Amino acid sequence: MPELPEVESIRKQLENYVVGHTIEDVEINYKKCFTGDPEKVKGGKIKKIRRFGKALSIDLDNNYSLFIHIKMTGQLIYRGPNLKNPPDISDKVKGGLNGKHNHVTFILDNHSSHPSSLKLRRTGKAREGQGAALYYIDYRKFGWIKIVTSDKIQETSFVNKLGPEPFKDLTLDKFSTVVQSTGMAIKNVLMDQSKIAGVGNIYANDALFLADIHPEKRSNKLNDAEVKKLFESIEKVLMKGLKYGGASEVSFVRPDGTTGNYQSHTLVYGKEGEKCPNGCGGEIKKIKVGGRGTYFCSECQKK
DNA sequence: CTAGGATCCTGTCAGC
DNA sequence: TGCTGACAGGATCCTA
Repeated sequence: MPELPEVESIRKQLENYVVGHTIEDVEINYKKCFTGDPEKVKGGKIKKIRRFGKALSIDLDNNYSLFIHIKMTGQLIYRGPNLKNPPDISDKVKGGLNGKHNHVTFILDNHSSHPSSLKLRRTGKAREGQGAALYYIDYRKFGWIKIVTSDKIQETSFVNKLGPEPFKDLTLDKFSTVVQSTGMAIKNVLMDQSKIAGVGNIYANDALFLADIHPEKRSNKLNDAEVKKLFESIEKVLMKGLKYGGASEVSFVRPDGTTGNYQSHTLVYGKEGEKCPNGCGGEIKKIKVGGRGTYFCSECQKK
């Protein structure tokens, strides 16, 4: 599901495609996912894209931001003149760009004055020379978009509660403190956004496998060597995720419509019944930890 | 403090 | 073939 690497790859593409555009109009088809007055972002020019854990903010030049969490099936897709030959996304975007799962469309400024361009955008055919738009699509409707004041994002309840984030402020020392502070199952600690930001199910499974730690091992029972190894493993799997542009597990696509590739490189995630990649001869098992599907090698990962 | 369940939602898939 | 029910899952909230 979209975790740090997936959301970061979306962030990078948005930097590339939508920064510099002005939001001309906002079409909301599903009100429940949208909080705030859309009038406040109309006329705003996009200047920066930030990421907070698994959430994104699209910052405008009028001190308003679109604060977005795509949860597991949300998609942000760009169509416009600076994207040549977008790939076919019909199998990834259920119902198409303007189908029943399109909840919000941000009409961007390119060539917008041309009368034909509005029609083209409405039919999902915005492309080179015919207008630009950013589509928000989410067939499970868990994701959300909120309009917030740019300099108050830190104070939102979401960002407020986020723990330190790998590659940012999560040092080995901080990680060690977090891990030692609770007796929860270690996998649940990794996935708890208030303890560590950005890690979700796929990378938690793979990091624990790489560190040879059982997902249900009590967090505060890890020794120093295990803590260090796990810390390094988290960075390794996240790096790998970033390198492959994320994992297109269910419906993850990047704004240009391309998919990530980490799903072909997972270590244990989604591999129930397969042989352990360590070559130990064991088989990958699937259990539930904290209500979430959990994959591990019972030979390599002991409690 | 921790565990577990319910909630939100819909496509997918197993079972009959 | 067609229906029904279970399931998945990020974050949050509630109860035990």
